[in-house]
Amino acid sequence: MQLDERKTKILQAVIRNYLETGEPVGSRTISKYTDLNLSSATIRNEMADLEEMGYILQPHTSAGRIPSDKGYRFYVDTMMEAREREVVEMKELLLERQDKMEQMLKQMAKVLATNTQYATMISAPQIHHNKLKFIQLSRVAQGQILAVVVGEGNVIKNNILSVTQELDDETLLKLNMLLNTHLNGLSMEEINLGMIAALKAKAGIHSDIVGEVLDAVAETIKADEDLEIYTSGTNNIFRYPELADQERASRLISTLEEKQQLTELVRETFSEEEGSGIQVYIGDETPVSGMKDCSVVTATYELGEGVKGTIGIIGPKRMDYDKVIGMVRNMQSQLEDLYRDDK
Amino acid sequence: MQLDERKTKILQAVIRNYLETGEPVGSRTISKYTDLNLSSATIRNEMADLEEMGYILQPHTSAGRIPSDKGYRFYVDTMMEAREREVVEMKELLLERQDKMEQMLKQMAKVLATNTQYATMISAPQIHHNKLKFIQLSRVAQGQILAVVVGEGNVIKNNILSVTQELDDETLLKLNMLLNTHLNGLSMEEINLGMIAALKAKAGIHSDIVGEVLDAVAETIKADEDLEIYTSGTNNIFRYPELADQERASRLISTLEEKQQLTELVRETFSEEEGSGIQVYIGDETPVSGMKDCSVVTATYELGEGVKGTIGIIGPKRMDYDKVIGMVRNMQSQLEDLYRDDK
DNA sequence: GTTAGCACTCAATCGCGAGGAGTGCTAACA
DNA sequence: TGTTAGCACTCCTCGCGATTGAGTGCTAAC
Repeated sequence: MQLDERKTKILQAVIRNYLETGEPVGSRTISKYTDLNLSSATIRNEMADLEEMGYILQPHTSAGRIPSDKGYRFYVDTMMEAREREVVEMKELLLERQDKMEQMLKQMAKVLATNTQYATMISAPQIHHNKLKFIQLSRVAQGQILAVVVGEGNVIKNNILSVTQELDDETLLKLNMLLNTHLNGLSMEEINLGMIAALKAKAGIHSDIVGEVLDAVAETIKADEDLEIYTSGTNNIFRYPELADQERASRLISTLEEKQQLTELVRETFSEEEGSGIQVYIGDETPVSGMKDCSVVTATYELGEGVKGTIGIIGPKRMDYDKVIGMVRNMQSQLEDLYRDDK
Repeated sequence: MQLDERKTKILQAVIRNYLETGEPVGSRTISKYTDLNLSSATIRNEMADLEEMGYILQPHTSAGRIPSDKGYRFYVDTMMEAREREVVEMKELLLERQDKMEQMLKQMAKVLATNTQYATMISAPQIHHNKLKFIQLSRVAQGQILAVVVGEGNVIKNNILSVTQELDDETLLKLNMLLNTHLNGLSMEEINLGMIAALKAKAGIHSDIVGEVLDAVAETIKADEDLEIYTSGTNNIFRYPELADQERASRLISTLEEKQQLTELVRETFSEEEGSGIQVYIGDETPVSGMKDCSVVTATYELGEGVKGTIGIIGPKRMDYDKVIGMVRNMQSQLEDLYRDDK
């Protein structure tokens, strides 16, 4: 059987209605709700077909129909077109941005959460494939060296390392020059063993310091592996009865708290290469088990090559996909514009 | 009426029993539970007294008694003695500590949460009254200067500032020396207008740069005003039915998510100067409205003068105060020891 | 092909009564 | 005078059956 135009309309009506109310929707409702001018009986026939085709389902025999995952998927696919709205408020909020990327991301998560009424997450740009821009060693105290590493996109990492051997200012200066001239513009992966050996050789008697510094650099980078993720609007899940029962809510909240699990989600979105960078996971499709009962909309934003992060919105399956996709796309371009202006 | 020894024993028995079960406790239970060898009738008389005195209350006429806030308060006060336990696991977890304060604090929050089964929060040390230890300016790109500010306790802050005027290496070096020689060891408050004017004068033609840098320093410090707070174990609240209903849970979770509100809690604990630095807020006593139905145990840890943070545990009123206070005290001394060793 | 009508299904809701935990009070006892 | 056994009473909890009502599938008529 094929989805003719009428079936499509009815399906959309069912889904849209369910999105609004969260209740199973019956044939009578559709009959009045749409402009099809069909009686409830006709709708019933069509709905029986749609159910057979797997787009909708009944929680129990004498209830209305609710969309199945397949139904949601259809809805999302047929609706994945551009949308421009709610730009204003965001622009405004972005104007009072801080230079601190972190603060800004937190604020973005919040804006998204209050606007969508869903839970949101946003990951800080990953430095992983990032290029080194600048390294600076300074002595802050006896035996303590401060190492500052700056990457493409001004991602800054600090590290304090203890050294056994005292360094005078001149040596420190030389080391700084050595490190910068040799490492600048390299990505983390390009700093391999041969490189390290060469550097150590050039450092002469301070080779062990170089070793320590490079370790610190590596550690600095690695510390970023379990990347920063900010969440907001967690409590929004209580707005949706189908997620708010104790068991589900508890699971979801701990999932959102465990950044480890969200990392999984971020990785997944990175791996899926697609035009717009927007992904929609419905129910079981999501890579994170704690979100089986939800839908997740993610977008990848890219600030420079290899420097990218993820925006995610987590809500009930009956989320307002249309709006959410619009918002997420918006946020994505905001972030990218912001970076370009900054540059 | 006075709390004689027998009443005290009965009150403690009631509270302890309620802590375990979460159910109102009746006279019969107490009669068997304690070693007082009194019949349930006698206990009933005593319980009636205790209720009249406000230590316990009945949810409804034919139910057992549960502790009132006053009852909890009494219990906590009579029990506020040292306790040493669960040191082992923490020690172990602390061994694999990172230099990154942030990572460590997050981990601590987690350890506390899994150990206590309550929600936990921990605030990063406040830099507010902190002394400057080191300032470093470096040029990272055309027109971009990286300012790194290190405070007592190795609290590091970065800031990238755009400058209109190009600086050569020598000038930068001079500026660095100037800033460090004049500002080191000063607290944020001590850098006043006169100071700034003097510095600008000495910087000569680069006075505007100095201005920008000091602005950046100020901003850097101010960004820390809404201080970092890490939470963990939020979903633990679902373990306690009296907190797990939708309304309460939602409120609590958003309170825990809104760091702003937790900041309030931190400030409160700072203002209450007390010997051990441990505070117990029961029910309405807490300064954060979202936690009216909970009890909150907080401890202040101090790493250096003016550099202090807060550990907090949020749970039901029937929390195991004994254990929690032990844990918190423990964590407090761990943190302080850790810092001393590090120094 | 569409629709009206009807019998049927089944979750949700309500009312009600039994059960039971716990109390307060009284009277008897040591 | 303090303690205790006994009893009537309260009131929450739980389970059960009846009721309700939304929604369906099917059939027959248009």
